[in-house]
Amino acid sequence: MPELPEVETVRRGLESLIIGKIIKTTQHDTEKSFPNASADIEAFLYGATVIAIRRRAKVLLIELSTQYTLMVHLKMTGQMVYVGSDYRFGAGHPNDSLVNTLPDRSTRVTIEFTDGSQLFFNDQRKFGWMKLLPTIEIPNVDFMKKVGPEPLEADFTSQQFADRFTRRKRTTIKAALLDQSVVAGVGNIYADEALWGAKVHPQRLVQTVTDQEFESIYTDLRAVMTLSIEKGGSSNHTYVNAEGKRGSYMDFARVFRREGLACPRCGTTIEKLRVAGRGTHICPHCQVV
DNA sequence: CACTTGACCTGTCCGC
DNA sequence: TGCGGACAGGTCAAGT
Repeated sequence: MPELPEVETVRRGLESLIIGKIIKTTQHDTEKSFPNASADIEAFLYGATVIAIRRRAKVLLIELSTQYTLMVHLKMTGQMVYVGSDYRFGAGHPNDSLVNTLPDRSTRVTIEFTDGSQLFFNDQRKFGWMKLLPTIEIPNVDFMKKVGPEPLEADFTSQQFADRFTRRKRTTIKAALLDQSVVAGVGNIYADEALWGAKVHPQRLVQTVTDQEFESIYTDLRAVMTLSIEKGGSSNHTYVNAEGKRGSYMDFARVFRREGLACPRCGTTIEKLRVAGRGTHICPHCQVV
């Protein structure tokens, strides 16, 4: 699921919903979803107040008053869904069809606040995880050390963007875009969307991409991600925001999951292929190898 | 090192 | 209707 715009949408939702709340208890079903939860929970999670919600790449950081942080990766099918204290156990979620009852069989972690409201970490495929770490240790996590710059930062330039790709010269531009150490937060949806916008075929080798084309990819990537955040992200399958609501970016997608439909720029039928092991969508007229 | 592939999981959809 | 296989928004460990 969740690429930068979706995680950012969840972040904003949580920011308005749980800042200042105090964690009373948590439950988790599998060790995998909340590894090493053990001892630190009692001391640093229960009784902690939520003081900030941050995001780095596709990672959510729920910062607590105890100098600990809950680090969350939603991977493909993760959800962070909040319900208020008036939520009746087992009732349908008030907002959306993608969330039925809470908790459900995909619920991995339940966080209950002292006011009776609850936050559910759901993850159908169990790829995602939540970890409790000292806040000061977050920058030392392997992923955080290697992850590239945030593409939507105001001071991130087109030139800096292009320079990040020098480490991946001999691979395809799509594989390089998906590499989190190049640029943070890009996933399958926005890689395809940005490459269509820039008229660059995803199988083009990085070393053949021109400065002008890098600038186009940079511009379009920032544009589609910004638009997607405005639209609350993309809901293909399981993604919902912190209120259980879907995002509507898919209504605005130009190529992603639009195979068989007309290219909005030239009318040619959009095709689907595999690049970098991922389903990839292109306009065969606008994007040539 | 750079690069590719398979593994991690569950659910759904498609063709036989 | 049932069943097998491919596939799904991400990342990591192993392999070349």
